[in-house]
Amino acid sequence: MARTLITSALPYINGIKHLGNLVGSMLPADVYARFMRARGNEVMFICATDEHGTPAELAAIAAGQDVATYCAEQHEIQKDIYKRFGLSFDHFGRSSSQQNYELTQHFAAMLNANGLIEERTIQQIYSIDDGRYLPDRYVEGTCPHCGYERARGDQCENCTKLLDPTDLINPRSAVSGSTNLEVRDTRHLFLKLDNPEVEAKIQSWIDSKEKDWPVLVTSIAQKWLKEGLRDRCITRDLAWGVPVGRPGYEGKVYYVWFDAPIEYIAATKEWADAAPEEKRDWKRWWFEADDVRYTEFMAKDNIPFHTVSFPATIMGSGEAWKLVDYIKGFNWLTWYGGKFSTSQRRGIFTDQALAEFPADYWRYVLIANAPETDDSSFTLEGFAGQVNKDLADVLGNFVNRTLKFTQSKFGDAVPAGGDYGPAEEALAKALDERIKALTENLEAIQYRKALAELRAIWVLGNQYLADEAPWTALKTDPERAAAITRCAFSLIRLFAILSAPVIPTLAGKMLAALGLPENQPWPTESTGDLIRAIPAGHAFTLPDVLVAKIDDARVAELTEKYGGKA
RNA sequence: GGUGCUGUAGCUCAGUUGGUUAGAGCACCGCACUCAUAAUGCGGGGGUCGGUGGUUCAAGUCCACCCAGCACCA
Repeated sequence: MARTLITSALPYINGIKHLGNLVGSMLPADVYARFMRARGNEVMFICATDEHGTPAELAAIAAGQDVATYCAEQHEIQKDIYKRFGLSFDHFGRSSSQQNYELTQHFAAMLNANGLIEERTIQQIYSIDDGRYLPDRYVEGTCPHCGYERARGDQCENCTKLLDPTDLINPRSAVSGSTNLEVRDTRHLFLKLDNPEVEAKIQSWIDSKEKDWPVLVTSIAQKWLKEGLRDRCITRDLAWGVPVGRPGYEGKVYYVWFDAPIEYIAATKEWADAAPEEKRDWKRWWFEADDVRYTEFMAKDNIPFHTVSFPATIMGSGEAWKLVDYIKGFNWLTWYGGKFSTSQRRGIFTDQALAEFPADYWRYVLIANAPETDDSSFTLEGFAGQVNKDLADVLGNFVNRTLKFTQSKFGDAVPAGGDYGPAEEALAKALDERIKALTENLEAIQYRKALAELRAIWVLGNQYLADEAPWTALKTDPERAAAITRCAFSLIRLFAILSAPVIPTLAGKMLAALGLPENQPWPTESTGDLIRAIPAGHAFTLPDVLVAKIDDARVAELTEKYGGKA
């Protein structure tokens, strides 16, 4: 039994995420985790909230809370939403955990011991009234190039010129508006990436992945390498974070981008510590774990950190920590071709989505249109169309017609009598090919293709019923009608198993109608046996409508509510 | 300004290392069926593959330039 380690990029603590964040890492990671578990692999699926950094501190201030309380609350809110989306994390941790403090400090100590950390003095803007240092983007002022009065310290969004905070005319704090600012010298730690040895290591590692990782991932990594790595400042003048803990660094913490990926490991330790009586071994997933296959899921903005910075940390430790084996990167999901925008009320957030429709509707449509090769457009019309056609008409109605027909003609149990013939043989053969393709696409994490196969498999069920027409056979050959019905029941079970990674709740309902438990193993036996899985006499119940359709009026209402096109 | 990605039927997208009449789903039209959430099945119409110019016996598929959109970087 192979061991599979899966991590999803960590959602930032600051606010509820929208559908684009969900489909960019957590949801596809979940589909993969569920698939791998069904195949009998031992799976460790890890995610967490990314809690450190200035945005969290400022959001806490805006909410009138201290940052620790704010983060604790927001963590619970996000955790609950993901649970309701059916995300099957083995552990959903927090980057502010004690475990992460310890591991982050451990990695920093190892990097330091290996000569990869350097102290430097840099200049930072300090806001006397706010009592804090201000990162570049939190200093505002007038742009020296275009005169725009609300230019940020890192860039003027009016003329797009890049700036230094010291370039701004009449600089002020974006936090309080205070103009009582001064430039101070402050000491910081830098991770030495601009170093031939480190670069060569990363380069050859990326080169070795060139042929099997997605182009999106390797091209971004290669671009960074080509431009030459730069030393990165890994500490900040903030109170909220992992303390640097060396003399002269009181009140300083590690930069959020240094500690966040380490939380993948730390969250696994959190998982172990959560159940001491079970004596869980977190380290076997991460240390000297050559038999583990580790896959990371993330959107494209996270790729540089996972292909360069974090691997440099791992490699630089000189210890046998696990490096990623495969990175699945995603492009952006767009809202009618544009950006999701909170301020302009365009797009749907994860909590709103769940208030409107069951999680599986979103899971299906999002995965079927996952932005794998390019940015992908989400529209309410497309969403409703796919739910209605694929989930309601093709899958839901197949289950419904089979169960209703059987109940009205044969009663509450699967009928006996009759035999399978050429039609079932042909069906089994067609299923064989489709299941093989589906399995291969899921293994390769090619979701658009996988879902096209899944849908084609559902269609085979309807084709079979239309061709064999048990309602007609019933009049002349009731035994044959019984055999066709039995086969259809086995198809319901099979469809549920094959669909479960994507739509676990619907799959569970289908299995429940047949009195079967959830979490059935992925099929390995021949399809000939699969279509005989439900024997005569097997009891069943008729569930409510599996998938309710979304009518045009509802689409119009949602368009109004969430800001569709125009 | 630099770099990268993208531009294929009304819509959303597939198109292996260049090779028979360019594919799928939706939408549309027609037919069949009636077990079913008017659901399903079958068939059909529809594209000079962003533009121009090259390489080649042969290009959506390689090269150059141009146009458009998006992203990242300086």
